Parts: sequence; C-alpha cells; structure tokens
Amino acid sequence: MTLTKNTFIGEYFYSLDAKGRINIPAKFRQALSKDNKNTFVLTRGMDSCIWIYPLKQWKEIESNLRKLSSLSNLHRTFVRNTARYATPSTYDKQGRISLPPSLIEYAKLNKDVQIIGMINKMEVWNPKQLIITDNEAINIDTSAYDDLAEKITL
Amino acid sequence: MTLTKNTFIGEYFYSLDAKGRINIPAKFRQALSKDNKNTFVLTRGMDSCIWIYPLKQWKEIESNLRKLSSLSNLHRTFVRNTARYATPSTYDKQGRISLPPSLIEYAKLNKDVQIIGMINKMEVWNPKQLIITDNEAINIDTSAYDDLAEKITL
DNA sequence: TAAGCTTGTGGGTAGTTGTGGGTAAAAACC
DNA sequence: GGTTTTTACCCACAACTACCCACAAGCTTA
Repeated sequence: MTLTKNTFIGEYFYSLDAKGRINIPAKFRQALSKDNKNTFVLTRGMDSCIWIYPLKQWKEIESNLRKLSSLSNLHRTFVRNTARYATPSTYDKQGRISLPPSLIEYAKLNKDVQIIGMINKMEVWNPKQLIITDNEAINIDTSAYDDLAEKITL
Repeated sequence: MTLTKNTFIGEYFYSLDAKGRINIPAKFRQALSKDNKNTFVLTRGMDSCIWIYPLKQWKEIESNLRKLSSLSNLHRTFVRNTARYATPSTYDKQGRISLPPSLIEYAKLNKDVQIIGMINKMEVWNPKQLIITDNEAINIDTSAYDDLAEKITL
C-alpha cells in the first residue's frame, strides 16, 4: 500500500555491493510519480549521511538556485556548495542505484547500510554512524521543541 | 541520466593535457540543447577560476549587458570587464575544449583541474585554489547563509 | 501445499568515457 | 614566399559504467 505520492517513511536495511550499488526500498519506488523518470539526485546530507531526492523535488531546488546571482559572493558560495556534490542516478531494472565513491566515503559506508524515509527525501546511513548521531541528539535543547510545537501540530 | 536541459551539477576531476585541452563532463554535454551548437563561451570567473557558459546562456548575458547604460562609470567598467575576456570554444569529437593560455594563467591551472556544475554555467578550478577559496568562505556571515538555506528548502 | 509473483543480491558484457598522441590545414612570423 | 607555429580533426586504447540475465528467499494466492 502506497501512501502519498513522493513521500517516504520507514527505515530499511540493505547491503552496499561490490559495485557500489544499493537497493531502493520497493515501497519508495512505488511511491514515486512517473515524472521522476526513475531518477534520483544524490548529495551530501547535513549529517554524516547521503541525501536522496526524487528528481522532481531536486528540480525545485535547482530552480531556486537559478535565481541567485553570481555577482554576490554569498550566493556564489551557496550555489557552489549545493550543486557541487549533487549527482543524478537512475535505478536499474532491479531497483538499485549506484553511489559515487565520493559519497560512499563521505557517509563512511561499509557493507551494511540503512535507509530512512525523511518525507520529501531519503537518507542513507552507516548504521553505526546513525547510532553516534542519535546519541549526540540527546544534547539537543529540548526547550527548542516548544518553539517547534507552535509550527507543527502533532 | 540527464536532468533539466542546460543545467549543470556535480564535480569532476580531469587533467589539462599538453595542448591545453580539458574534457567536458559527458553529463554536461548531454545536458546541452542542440541550439548551443557544441559551443561554449569561456571567461574569467569572479573567483580564481574560469567560467564556462553554454552559448545560449551567454547570449542572454549579452542581451542583459546591452541594457546597461554607458553613461554610468560603474556600468561601463562592468561591461568592459565582462566582455573583454570572453572567448567562444567548440568541443571536439572526444568532448574536449581548448583553453586559451591567458585563462589558464588567470585560473592558475596546472595538470589537475576540477570542474564544478554551477547550474547555469560551469567553473574550472585548480583544486588547490578551490581549497583556499573554500577556507575563505568560512568568513561568510553564517546567519545570512542560513537565511538563504531556509528559502531554498533543502 | 504448491505455484507464482515480488524482492534483494551477485555477476557478465557491450558500450561509453577520459586521455594520449598523429597528421594535415590554417595562421602567424620573418 | 617560404618557414615555423598553432589549431582542428582523427584514430587508438584502457578503465569504467549501464544494462542485462540469473537466482535464492520470502510472501501471496489458490
């Protein structure tokens, strides 16, 4: 059963093969709308993980970047750092995408990988790195949650 | 897989050969629409790098420059410095363009070069220079950077 | 319970990609 | 005008990637 189109939830455990490929959860593939053309855009996440956007979602980011002028040092730096690490990748007949070596290194991936649905994108983690990040999250200022509570109705 | 036409993302490492040629990433070549006629316009970037525009994109810049009044000293200088160093270059059967010696010197290029997709153009860097520029970017006002990131919705 | 489909993983192969270098036409120089 | 230098176009090849087939394990359905 697929929920909303282009929306990803849940966590999955797969293995990275010798050719640097990982499986995309079948449920995520089913959730993709046709106009994504079986293609994702991979890039560095803000934590030690890889972010995977459906093509359509990435195009929105692109069109925002396109508006920024290269005359501004700030804009130039932002476009460079955002565009630089992004790579498109289409999944094969078996539902796998191949990860570029630079991203495998960035996310410190070994054989075991964990994929997490993040609503509008997915994250690929080394399970061990995720545990570390989880532990660090304990130190988050919980009072900041109250600010968030005003924006989001749980 | 090609994303949007005339849109460039990702970073690539190539070498500048003895004849002053560099490879254009295959993905970038595929992204070019036919009306670019395999031609780029190269010019000085605002950092220590070379900017490479698809012909079509450059023509847009030209028409924008045309609108600037020569009565303004600022405008005159800006138009002059933008137009001055621009050179067209068509890529060969193997997908390479040759860089004029003046631009090679300007960007301080040696054998190793790095190409970065900047959405509407690409940048050619000496990897070492890019690291220096990256480090300087630390001085950027981080709150302004965060504001920008919030608008783009990554 | 058996048959059939789906899912995750391994691996072979043909085509693509990046790089070096040769040759002839064109341009620049004296 | 003839010689040298530069540029444009071509071929060659190693490394890599995209695409395909295969199969085992799990789930579904009859």
